Amino acid sequence: MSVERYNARAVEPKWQRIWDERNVFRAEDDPQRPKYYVLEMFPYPSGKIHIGHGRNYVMGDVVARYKRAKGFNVLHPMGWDAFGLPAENAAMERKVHPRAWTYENIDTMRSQLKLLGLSLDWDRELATCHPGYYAHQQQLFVDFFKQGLAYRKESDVNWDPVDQTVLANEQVIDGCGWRSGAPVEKRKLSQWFLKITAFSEELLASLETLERWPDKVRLMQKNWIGRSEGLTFSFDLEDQDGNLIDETLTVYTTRHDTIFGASFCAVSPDHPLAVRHEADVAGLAAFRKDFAALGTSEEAIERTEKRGVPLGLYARHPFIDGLRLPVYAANFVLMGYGEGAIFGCPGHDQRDLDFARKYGLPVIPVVMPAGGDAEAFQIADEAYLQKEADDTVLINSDFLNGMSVAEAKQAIAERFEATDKGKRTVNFRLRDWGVSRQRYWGCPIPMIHCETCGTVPVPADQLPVLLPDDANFDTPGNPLDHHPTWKHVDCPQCGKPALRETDTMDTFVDSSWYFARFCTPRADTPLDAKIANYWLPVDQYIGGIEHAILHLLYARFFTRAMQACGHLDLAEPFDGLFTQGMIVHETYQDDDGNWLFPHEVTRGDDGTVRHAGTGAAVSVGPIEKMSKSKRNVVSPEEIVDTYGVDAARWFMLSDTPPERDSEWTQAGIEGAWRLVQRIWRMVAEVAQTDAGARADAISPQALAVRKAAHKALASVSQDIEHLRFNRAVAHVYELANTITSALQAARGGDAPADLPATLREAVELMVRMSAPMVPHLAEECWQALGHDEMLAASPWPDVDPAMLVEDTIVLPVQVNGKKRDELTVARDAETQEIERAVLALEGVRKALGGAEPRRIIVVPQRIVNVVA
RNA sequence: GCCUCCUUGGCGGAAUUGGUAGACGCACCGGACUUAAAAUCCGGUUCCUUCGGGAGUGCCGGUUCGACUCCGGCAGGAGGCACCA
Repeated sequence: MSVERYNARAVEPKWQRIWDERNVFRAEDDPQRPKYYVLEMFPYPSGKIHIGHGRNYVMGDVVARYKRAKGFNVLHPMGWDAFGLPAENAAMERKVHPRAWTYENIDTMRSQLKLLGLSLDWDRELATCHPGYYAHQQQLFVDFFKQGLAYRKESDVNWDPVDQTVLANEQVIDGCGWRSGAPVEKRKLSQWFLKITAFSEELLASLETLERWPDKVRLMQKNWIGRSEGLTFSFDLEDQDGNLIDETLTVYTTRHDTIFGASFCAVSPDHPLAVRHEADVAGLAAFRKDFAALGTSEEAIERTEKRGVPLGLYARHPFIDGLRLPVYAANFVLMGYGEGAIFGCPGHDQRDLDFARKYGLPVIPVVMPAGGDAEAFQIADEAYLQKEADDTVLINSDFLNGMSVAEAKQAIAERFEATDKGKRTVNFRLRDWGVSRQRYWGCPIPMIHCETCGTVPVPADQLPVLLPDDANFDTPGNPLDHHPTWKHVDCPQCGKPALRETDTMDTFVDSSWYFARFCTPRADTPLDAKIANYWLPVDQYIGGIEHAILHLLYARFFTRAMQACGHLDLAEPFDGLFTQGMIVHETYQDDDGNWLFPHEVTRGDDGTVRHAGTGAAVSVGPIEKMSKSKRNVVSPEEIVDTYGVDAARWFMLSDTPPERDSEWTQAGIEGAWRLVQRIWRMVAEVAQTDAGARADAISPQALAVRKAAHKALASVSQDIEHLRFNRAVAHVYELANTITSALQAARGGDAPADLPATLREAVELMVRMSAPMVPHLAEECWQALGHDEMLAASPWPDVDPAMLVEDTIVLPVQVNGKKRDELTVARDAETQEIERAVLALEGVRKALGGAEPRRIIVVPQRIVNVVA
């Protein structure tokens, strides 16, 4: 029997057209139906996609198609994270307008995505750079401003003195601007902030409720928020001569138990005390200038030696009469955390120890391991950091002596609180979110600065604040600021000439609420609470681990902020989160070091890799994330042309667990293509065979096939529910293998009469359970099997639970933990019966060698272990 | 430096969460079909072995009738955070 090959090139566009025409993937806002919202992190339209970009969309698509079949009203939309710096760079380099560049990319990428056969509701498509989107973002910003969740303050920025622009931390390389190469300066600038810290406690606490998030992501967010419990208290200050002065020094500490080990105090160079005394302390001005030049990059901070300048002030120790602690301005104290001031306890903090050694300050140990000798306990080069209650004891600490660290903290806190000189406080590492960007291609911040009225939001009826088309990208700096007219407006309150805010928003703002906008993408308010409350939260969100902290935290914040403004009633936007791995590929370089595309090389039978055109030797480099720069990319067009998109989808889902990186290989895509052909052949064979009537009295062979089909269906369903696509794929293969063998038997002639009908049933189940993964193939097969309805709009088949249980089972039998035999028994066999039968087994008798068993452990339906 | 995770055949990986280690796929080897090749189908493939067996999930130890799975230590790798007081 010969079967025509499955022709993906013809079949796939056909079904895509049919799905499209019948609007099967359009999501209706129908609060009566149970909903399921599947979302993949929307792409930045950078140009073209490669096949590596497809993985998370395919995963989401499998879930969407499965949930649709399970009867859910599925929302599965797509959009574009379309503002951002690359568009502006393109404008500068190629003289194209950022808008033109962006929309052209969107068009390209949309048609590429459509090749993948995704079950998307394209009617809800949105782009964040479209005024229909960012108008509402501006409205949200104004709402936040009115709620006190958006505010302006001075803050440090990385300033590129050549390009006259603010740089993001990632744009600072070795302390220099990435474009200009000029040393970056730390500068104070008025910037807009969103008050994420208003929700620090909530954002931390409700991480616990996000049970369908990876632990790893929750932990990363927890560390990022960085809650710590400590004590804030004030020192009285005296001058050189011991006179009390009219200033106090407030510090924050988590180690108040070590107060008796304090030997100095330190403030940030930016601390008001240091600023105030800049003029009258020798060397302080120069020290502060050095500090400002340091930049904000991590390496700069890490490499820097701990240094300080004494301010000529002394803090009075709160519990030791007459003890004066010198106060320094020190470069390792951050103004942005706690009070910007600390007391230094060199015995129990490494930075303090380094500092004390450098400046010859006393090092007094006040905590030591429990049971140690207090006299002999010394601190050398390493501070003693242990603070677990059971292992430690306080020494050299007056009324704290003998206490554990926890007890001492308690005692100190109570003393301070009794006299109102200090109180227990909670601090967070999390800072407010600076959203100001001095760029053109972003959402304009809808604010107006008026000399009389101050900062005034743009009234709702004047939104959106549109970007001007005629910006100039040739001069450095912010094009909006340079624009001759754009920023000049009348104050909406007093009508006098005023200035528009020329900052645009961080693009992370755009992506902080798009998932909510998808519920009502054309509404004339940012959200429609009723509909948003129906669709949200997103039931399954899928994206890269690189967004584990910022994007996901900002979106969580935004949802709370939108809730506070009455736009929806929801605190957590993403019920389930999945972080998928990347697609990686070998890299190739020729002798001159030029990167080669995979399609430019061929691999010989001996494994050597050569240039496909010239035959020159090619060196194979490491397997890396697909990227344009290393050219290790495969285009979706070439794969779809050669193998069809179902083969590509199947391959992306096979083998590697979805959260891990997966290597794209020629052999892999060919293997997937073979499976597609194999299913098609099976379907063709079954479709051509007269199945005959379905027999009720089913033969053992047919029963085995039916059981295999239902077991596979049960497994595949569970695997898709849990996003274990690699296992779902394996279970389909397993069933395919069973069917292949049975087909062979059926061809033999002496097969039971009910086998063909059962085989047809099994093949149909196989097709249906594969449909979410290889949807075009499944539709074509389903039609070939004589069905009229579309699988894309058909319910998921039911598992027959009776097919999942076996009447007799095979128990492995161990002797002393080693498998020696097997026992076939009824599923519900009595333990005693099993024990007796086991001892009669030859493998067991041999292994025992005549010895008496001491014990027999029977784990029902699992295993038997005979202990001799 | 701190925190987290990972380590199973030639390769990707599976193992019902303490119960037959290696499902399924790739690659490779053999066979069938073919004049031949491709395609397809069938069989084999953890290692050692004196063919009886023995060893085996990074390494060392522990708990258990039984450990890839739990506990302690070590090694290697990946990721996150990083003067956060």
